[in-house]
Amino acid sequence: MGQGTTRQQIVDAADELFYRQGFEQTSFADIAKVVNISRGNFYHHFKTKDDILDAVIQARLDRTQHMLADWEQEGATPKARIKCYIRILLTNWSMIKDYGCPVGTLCTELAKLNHASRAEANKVFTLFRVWLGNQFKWLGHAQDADRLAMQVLSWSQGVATLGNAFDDYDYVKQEVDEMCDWLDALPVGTA
Amino acid sequence: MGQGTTRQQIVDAADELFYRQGFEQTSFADIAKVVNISRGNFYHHFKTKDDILDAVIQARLDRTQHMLADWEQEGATPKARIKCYIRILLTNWSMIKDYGCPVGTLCTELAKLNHASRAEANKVFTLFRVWLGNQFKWLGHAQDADRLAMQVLSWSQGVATLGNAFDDYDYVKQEVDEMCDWLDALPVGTA
DNA sequence: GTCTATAGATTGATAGAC
DNA sequence: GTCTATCAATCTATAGAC
Repeated sequence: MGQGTTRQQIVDAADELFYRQGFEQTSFADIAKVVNISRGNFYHHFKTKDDILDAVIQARLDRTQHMLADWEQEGATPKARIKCYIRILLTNWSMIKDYGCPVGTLCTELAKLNHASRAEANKVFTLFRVWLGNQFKWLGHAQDADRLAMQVLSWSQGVATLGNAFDDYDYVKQEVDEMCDWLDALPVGTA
Repeated sequence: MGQGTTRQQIVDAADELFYRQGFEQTSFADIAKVVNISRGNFYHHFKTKDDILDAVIQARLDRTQHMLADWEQEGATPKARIKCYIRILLTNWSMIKDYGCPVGTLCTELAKLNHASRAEANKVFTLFRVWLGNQFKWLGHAQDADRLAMQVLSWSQGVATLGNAFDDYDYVKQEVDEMCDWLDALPVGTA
């Protein structure tokens, strides 16, 4: 039941539960049940629940950076790499349909709570934004790079939200195809 | 402090608090403080907290229908009416920047909770979807009406989510302009 | 229709034994 | 490093006086 140090198991369990149930809705009892420790044992590893949240956000930042680095290797061209991002809507569909986008939903929840870690959670968005922007720069869209990055980000956010609400895989598939078509049609400049 | 019957005051206060804090994060004590009644008095008007949620959703459905009917009068052409929808991103920006889109964020929260009223909350999305679809039909896009409606819906959802996360009014304004340009460029068929 | 009082459960967090 | 026991606060909900 779980691997790594107890601390790591707590972070892993919290990571998934915060995604599936939301941060506030996840109690120490919920996490303790997964990790199979007592509630009191938490406080040897973390001072407060907010500290667990910070550790979860850090884990997500690290994981995202590794994923972006992988895509950097995986895709031969900037367009191929951007499609790696677009495709996560399909790759993670089984989770998205029930729990939405893990990045967007946490940012939204922390915004409503006006939580101190809101800015830290937003950094996951920034990682994608900067990475996508770099791809568009390499495509020769130095001027519009950030605008195009935000366009891809918001497109996928909107599709995730509506795909989740209407539980409609066909719609998501269709939008992913349309995003890829839009990307293919995007002119490739010369710096 | 507030108007209408006590029941109506409860619904109004809950409506706003559910939006600003989320449904689960809002307690009877929070609502009672706004309406200025005791916690015990709630149960004369509602059996459970879920019943308050249902009343709030109904109120939002009613309000949305009235707003759509107003836009029907306000806009001379289908394109002008669709722009009424697009513009709410700017009209409600002061709220969206802090609390996100009231429709999308409730649907997302209820999805995570797997709440019984999830389908009912989604109907607000459906109201916009059908109304937008009708506008596109009247524009001569009978074949693509629903797809175009979903495109406008998801576009605005994405912009609301990212505008909220990055707290960036200029970005939202720019996207609204771009949505209007896209709409203006859309060919007007002849049924 | 509104109140006080309270039940019963759960929450985040602490203290101290082992 | 993990446990049990416990605290104080809060939660939804109920009972019953006025």
